[in-house]
Amino acid sequence: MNKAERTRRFIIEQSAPIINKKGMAGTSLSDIMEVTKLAKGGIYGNFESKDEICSESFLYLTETLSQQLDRAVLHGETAKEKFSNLLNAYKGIKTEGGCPILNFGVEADDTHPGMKENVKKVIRASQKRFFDILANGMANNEISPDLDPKNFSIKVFAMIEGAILCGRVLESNDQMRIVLDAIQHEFDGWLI
Amino acid sequence: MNKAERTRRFIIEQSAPIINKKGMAGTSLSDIMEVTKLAKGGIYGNFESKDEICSESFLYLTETLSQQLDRAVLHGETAKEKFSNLLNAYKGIKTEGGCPILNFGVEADDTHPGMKENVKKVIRASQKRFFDILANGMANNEISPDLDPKNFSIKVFAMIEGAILCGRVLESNDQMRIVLDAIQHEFDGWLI
DNA sequence: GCGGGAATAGACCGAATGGTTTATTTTTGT
DNA sequence: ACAAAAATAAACCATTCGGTCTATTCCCGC
Repeated sequence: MNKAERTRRFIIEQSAPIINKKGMAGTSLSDIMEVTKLAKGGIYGNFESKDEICSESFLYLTETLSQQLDRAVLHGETAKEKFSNLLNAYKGIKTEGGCPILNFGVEADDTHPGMKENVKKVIRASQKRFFDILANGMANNEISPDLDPKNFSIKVFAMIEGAILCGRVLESNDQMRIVLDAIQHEFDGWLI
Repeated sequence: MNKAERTRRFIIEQSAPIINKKGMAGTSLSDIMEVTKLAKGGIYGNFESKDEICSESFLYLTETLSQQLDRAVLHGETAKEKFSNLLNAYKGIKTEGGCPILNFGVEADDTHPGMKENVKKVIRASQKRFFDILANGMANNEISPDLDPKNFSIKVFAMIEGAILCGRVLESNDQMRIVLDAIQHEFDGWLI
């Protein structure tokens, strides 16, 4: 990793959390200059626009998160284990500023078509992570064939994102705990 | 309603949808001037800051929505009817720019403590709307006493908000339909 | 219909915005 | 060790930001 690549990465690592917190429109170049301790030239030598920094930040945040979640899944052997591990991983995650899917998705939906496509992919991938565990578990006769894995994945993902929103606004983890417990309970009901 | 009150209301009615779409930071005074066809003086003669316009817009949007939802509930006689009506109302709602709880909540959580308090109240009220139907239904022996109305309300609300997010980003109503059907089905299972 | 107060347009303000350029310093491959 | 290339700081740019102020216009009670 040469200097250029290292600096780019450094800028993203420093900027991503504040963009995630304050939003794309709410984060100014001077915010980024302050957090990186770099002058404007140092930033624009490595990125061609603030938009590019925002896109890269979103990618960085979601990749980091995906790795954590994927690792949790891999630690499980059976579908039951994988699903529980994934749920626990969601509980454990503490990204500064909350879920980037939520933050960037809400800001992008009406105004940033390119970013919206990025978020779209990450939502699909997140739902697929649940779906794959369920479909696999059904193929292995761990899970009842009566479960609709697609609909269940969608429900679970929606509930988690909604719980993240409520948790952030209400400043409490109670709602997330309640929601994750309910999901776990419903999942257990489908086990054979 | 005198001229001043009418103009204030007019400004809010026109501004609220674009603030809901583009966000508070993303909406500029010139956006508001353009949509109201008013000059800067005309706006600042009626509001003392952009922040005040944002707050009033949020209140206006959520009050409008609340009225729709409350009306749907009132049209039902039994808990079953009320709950179904409420769910259908959520399906029918087509606020320009999506759910203001989601939009303002996500933007406010790290940066606008006052607005966060507003959103907090609206979330609590939204969950209470579900809770009251359920608690009442249980008191009337329409719903099984084994249901936990608080947890169920929280789950339902989280699922709906998550589905709104997914629907907006994925540009499809499928996820909302799936989620609402699942909620309805689960609710039916608790009926006596 | 007229007089007075409220409401509005638009010029104006300083600060901050995203972005460019240039001169200087650091890295890098040899 | 050195020259070329890359990376950086900082001055600079036009534009836009939220907000103020004053002169005019509009509306309403009489």
